[in-house]
Amino acid sequence: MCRGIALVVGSRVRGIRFPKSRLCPLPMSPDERSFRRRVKGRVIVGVRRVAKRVVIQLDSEDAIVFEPRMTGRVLLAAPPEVKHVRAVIDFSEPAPGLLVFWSMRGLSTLHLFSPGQFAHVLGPDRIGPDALVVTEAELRAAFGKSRRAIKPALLDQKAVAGIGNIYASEILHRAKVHPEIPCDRITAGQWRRIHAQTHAVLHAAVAAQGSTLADGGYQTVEGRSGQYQEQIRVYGRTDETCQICGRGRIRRIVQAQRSTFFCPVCQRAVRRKTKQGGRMPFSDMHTDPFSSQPKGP
DNA sequence: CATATGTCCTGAGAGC
DNA sequence: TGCTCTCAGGACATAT
Repeated sequence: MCRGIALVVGSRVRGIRFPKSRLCPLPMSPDERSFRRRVKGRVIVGVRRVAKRVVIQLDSEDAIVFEPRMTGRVLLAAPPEVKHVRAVIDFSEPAPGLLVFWSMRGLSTLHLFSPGQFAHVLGPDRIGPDALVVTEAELRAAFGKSRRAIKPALLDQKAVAGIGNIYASEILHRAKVHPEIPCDRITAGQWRRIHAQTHAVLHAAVAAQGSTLADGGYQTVEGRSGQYQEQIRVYGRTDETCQICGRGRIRRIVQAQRSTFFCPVCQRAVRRKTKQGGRMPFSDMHTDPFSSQPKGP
């Protein structure tokens, strides 16, 4: 998303407007009048992502911070529905254009932060290391002693920033770790896999320009759907046969009010005892004879 | 302090 | 067909 709007760097903000709507106002600060006064005439000197926020840095040191959450979008294209447009920046110099902040539900937020406010909300003491670059040691330091289940823990932005609900399930499935295992009972080998798959899943999702599910939620800056949903193995696939082992049926459970999807075969709750030469390791399970069972209607 | 739960919002889809 | 009900999820506030 940020890469898509990077081309506005160097542009001068001519103004920002907040279309009137019967829908709820977006949570935002400061008030519209102050917002307009502080951004008008400023030059955009940078666009970057911090955790799940889009940060548009102005030459005044103020920063426009947008949290899209589930249904928010930043668009350089025409918005899908005008009634959900929350704010529009028009910029000029060198190339004129519009930057549209769109949000179907009122869950997104829009703020203009001074450096002090920014640090208070997005400083390193408020959010953890970014998931795209977190090291295995940082991952273990953030979670290793926690008694929480690993899946809701992965969503804790103060521990590690950037993992959302879809990707938490996908990471654990690929890492072959059960979502309900308490962090303090996760082995070194499991941490190594969780770390590797955190990077693999998130980098692949970025490369595929995100996930656009059946609800049509996320779209790129140009208004196109993402492609990562084609690589999703467990999220939303309740009762489907696992693509990896060909045997387990994907289960949906609820943890911390959020859906979790996993394969009970690939992601066993307890590591099996290896008595008498050991059982089949996970990586061999796709050789199971049940792998050709038909998928339910 | 560490976890857990409640809240915000709208549209899609199910069920009747 | 048209209504009501449920569900989806990030971050934060509040509760345990």
